[in-house]
Amino acid sequence: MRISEGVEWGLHCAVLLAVLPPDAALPTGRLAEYHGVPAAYLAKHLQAMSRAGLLDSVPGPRGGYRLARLAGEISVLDVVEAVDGSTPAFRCTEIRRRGPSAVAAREYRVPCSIHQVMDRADAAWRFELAKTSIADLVAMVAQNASPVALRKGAQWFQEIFG
Amino acid sequence: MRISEGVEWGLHCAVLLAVLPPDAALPTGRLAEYHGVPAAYLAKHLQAMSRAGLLDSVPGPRGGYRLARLAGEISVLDVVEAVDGSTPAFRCTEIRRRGPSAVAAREYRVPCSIHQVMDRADAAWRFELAKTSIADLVAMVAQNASPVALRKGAQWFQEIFG
DNA sequence: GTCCCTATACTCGGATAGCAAGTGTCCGAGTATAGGCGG
DNA sequence: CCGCCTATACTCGGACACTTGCTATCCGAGTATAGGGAC
Repeated sequence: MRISEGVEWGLHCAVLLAVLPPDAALPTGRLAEYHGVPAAYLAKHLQAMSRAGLLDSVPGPRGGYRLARLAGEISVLDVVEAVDGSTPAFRCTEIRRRGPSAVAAREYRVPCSIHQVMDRADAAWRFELAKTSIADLVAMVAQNASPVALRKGAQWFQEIFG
Repeated sequence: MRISEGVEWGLHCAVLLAVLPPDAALPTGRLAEYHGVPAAYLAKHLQAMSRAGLLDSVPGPRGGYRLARLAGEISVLDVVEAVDGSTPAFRCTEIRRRGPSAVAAREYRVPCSIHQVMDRADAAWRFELAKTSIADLVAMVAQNASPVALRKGAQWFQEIFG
């Protein structure tokens, strides 16, 4: 099992967009430059987040992406599902219905026991991710990150927006 | 994100092996026949479970696999990690250390905030899976499954072990 | 000086190759069994 | 009749192709801007 690398990028971008000046936008190239990742590929994930309604896209010069909602109204789970898809990690293929112990379809009223357990774990995972918002992440970064790094980030913003 | 299909097979096999007569073993071919899956590929996953110490393999005629521990002492998580690997689903590539806001390595004392959140969710997922044992699954199946299917399963056993 | 128009340059968006990992399969090494042989 | 030996057949174990999906990249459609010209 493995989570797409784009999820990490999407979350970092969301955090950066959350501290943007109001009504400002940041294009793909800038976001890629800040995070040191290939712009062409990052674009793919930003488009996915835009399609999911997490980001608003602004075309033309001075355009780019910005958060579509308040940072407190976007959960980590939202980003994960936008980039990585929302299909559950475990998919029951109903193998209990095959082989010598198979019976008529109407006999299978309750879901497969294994399916139930996996779904419960999946729900716990999603619940944890839904608890944290992008605003929470911003607060965590502000508290945990090195002051030097924060100042360098602020300086980078200054150079762009003047 | 996606869990290997072999995990489902491994869990179903573990449940079947849990209701085996003591000191009996079931070969790959029989397990594949019962679940209606290709034997050659199932073998791969059974080997992984054997390597992980969950199954004991018995070579030669009348050989096969059997549980290496009591069914109550094997968790669903054990099987998942044996088949699918135990590396966390999310892997932080430390992109915060790249780009214009990068600072000296010693400045990064605490883990990346995003990494923390993802790890917390991963732990919740693993915790849920660790709570349930193969014995629990057996109990769930015994209670939920159709009586007809259970009888057909018992009959299948009868034909093999006489 | 002000307004309008046009050309420009920059943005997103989707369609297109490359690669790693999961999926599926095969054959060889090793062993308990069953049958035959000798005592 | 009993014990031993040998050949057999069945098992696991790891090495070898194939397919799906993630990774990476490019070029085209659309738009706000900036500059120039007319009034």
